[in-house]
Amino acid sequence: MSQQRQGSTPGEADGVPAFPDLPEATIARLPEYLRALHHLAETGAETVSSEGLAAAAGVNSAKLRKDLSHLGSYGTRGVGYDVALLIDQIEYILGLDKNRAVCLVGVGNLGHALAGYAGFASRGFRVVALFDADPKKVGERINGLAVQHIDDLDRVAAEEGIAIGVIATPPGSAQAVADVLVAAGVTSILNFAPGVLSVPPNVDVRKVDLAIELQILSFHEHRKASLTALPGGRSAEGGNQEAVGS
Amino acid sequence: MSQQRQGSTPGEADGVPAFPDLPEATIARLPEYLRALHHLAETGAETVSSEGLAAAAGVNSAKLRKDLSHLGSYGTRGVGYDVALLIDQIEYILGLDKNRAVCLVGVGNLGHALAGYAGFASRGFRVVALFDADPKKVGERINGLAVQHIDDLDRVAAEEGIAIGVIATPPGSAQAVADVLVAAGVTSILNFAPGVLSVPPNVDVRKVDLAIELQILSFHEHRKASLTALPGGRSAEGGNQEAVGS
DNA sequence: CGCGATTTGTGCACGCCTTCACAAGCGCCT
DNA sequence: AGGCGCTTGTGAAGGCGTGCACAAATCGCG
Repeated sequence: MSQQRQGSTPGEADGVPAFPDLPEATIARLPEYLRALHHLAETGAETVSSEGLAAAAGVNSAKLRKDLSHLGSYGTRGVGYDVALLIDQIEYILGLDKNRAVCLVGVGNLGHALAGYAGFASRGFRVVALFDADPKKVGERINGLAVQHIDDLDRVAAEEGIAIGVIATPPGSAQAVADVLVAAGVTSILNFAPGVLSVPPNVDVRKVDLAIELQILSFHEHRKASLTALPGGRSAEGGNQEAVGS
Repeated sequence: MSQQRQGSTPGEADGVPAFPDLPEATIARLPEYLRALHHLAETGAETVSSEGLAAAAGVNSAKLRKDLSHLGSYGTRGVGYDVALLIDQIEYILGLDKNRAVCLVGVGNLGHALAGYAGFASRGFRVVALFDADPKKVGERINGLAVQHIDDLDRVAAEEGIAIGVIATPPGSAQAVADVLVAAGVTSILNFAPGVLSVPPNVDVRKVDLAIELQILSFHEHRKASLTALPGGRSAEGGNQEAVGS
């Protein structure tokens, strides 16, 4: 099974993708593996063991092997995984070979930062359009990109083939923006505004709430303080270093 | 400061905190409940049913009831939950009644935005110090707060009683910053830099990687595209609207 | 050519989380 | 006072994810 090292992009010949039914937990870890692999590739490594890659990604090696086994065996027993091959494989699975177009709505405090965030471009995403509802912001150039009015979103999204939208507006506007995005054909939304978005079932929403992350940390602070106040205060074995993704 | 536990707030009357051993999954949802409750309180509601609150928070009502049952029964059968009481209870559990001091390291693109993010202050966190390693940035005022050099972190953290740190530096500096934070007594870190941080076991780390969120969405885009290409193209039952905390 | 060292891939068991379904409790109305 | 409808709290079942432990596979070396 491992012999079929098809040099071409690890896809399928014809129209049958036979898309692997990956567990969500695995999907959430693939980007982390990918980052670690890129780092390894830069250092010149050609192969990695599951142990090595697991350490670089901050996970258990058994978990890593099981994750990778889900997307087809691309390792060699006794040797490890081919770094370049695995990168191609994961990037294909994640659909990063498409250089996906992303639009961002809401050029406020956070939106500004996101528009200039280098981490997007370096990992296969192009921010191709910025929108805002405030006429005073329309025309402003950020990182070489002009802010457009949200009324133009529908047209621009069609022109550029945008399928992913990022919402960085105040909470009150988020649902309205989501509706506009959905109407424009966007099927994946990354939402930075607090609150729950209501969208059709075929649209995926991921939410990042910065305050929630702090609140979770606050809980652990509270817990640790309670424990150390107690006589039997163990030094907090609780799971630290947990990634945030699902 | 004042890590002393006080049993006066909603907690039990006697001296034993008996800190509820909440499941991680529950903890991650409490902030969302809290936000929904605040919203309800603003609209004047005095009580909520589990059904209503669950809808507002975007979860299953059974899950919400079980979550709330873990922190002691504060509902009334046949009526629902007292909004104000529940807010107090959750804020106590999360330790938000302490108005926790937070410091932020790395005043770049993202750090700038985080320093000005209103959502922190409005939810019980005070950003009391900003740090950067770049001397050119030291002294710059953001939102009325002056950027200090990271060499002063140790002293300032002690003075202000900072237990939570936010890392918004480039990836290459993240580990070094984490070491400084830990040495200064910080026990909770929110890390926005890609990569794995290595910290002592008593320090909690949560990671937010914006690019990873997009990559996960990209996967679902890829999957949806593959499915629609298939004859039996189901209309994506996949879990949408999933919060990122988990 | 065979053997040992090494590493992957996976069967299995365990624990956590989710979800259903329902008994217990509460208030209101008659 | 009693009954009725509504809502919470929870026992139980099922599913998912994790981690262990080991068989299978591969390479290098004598």
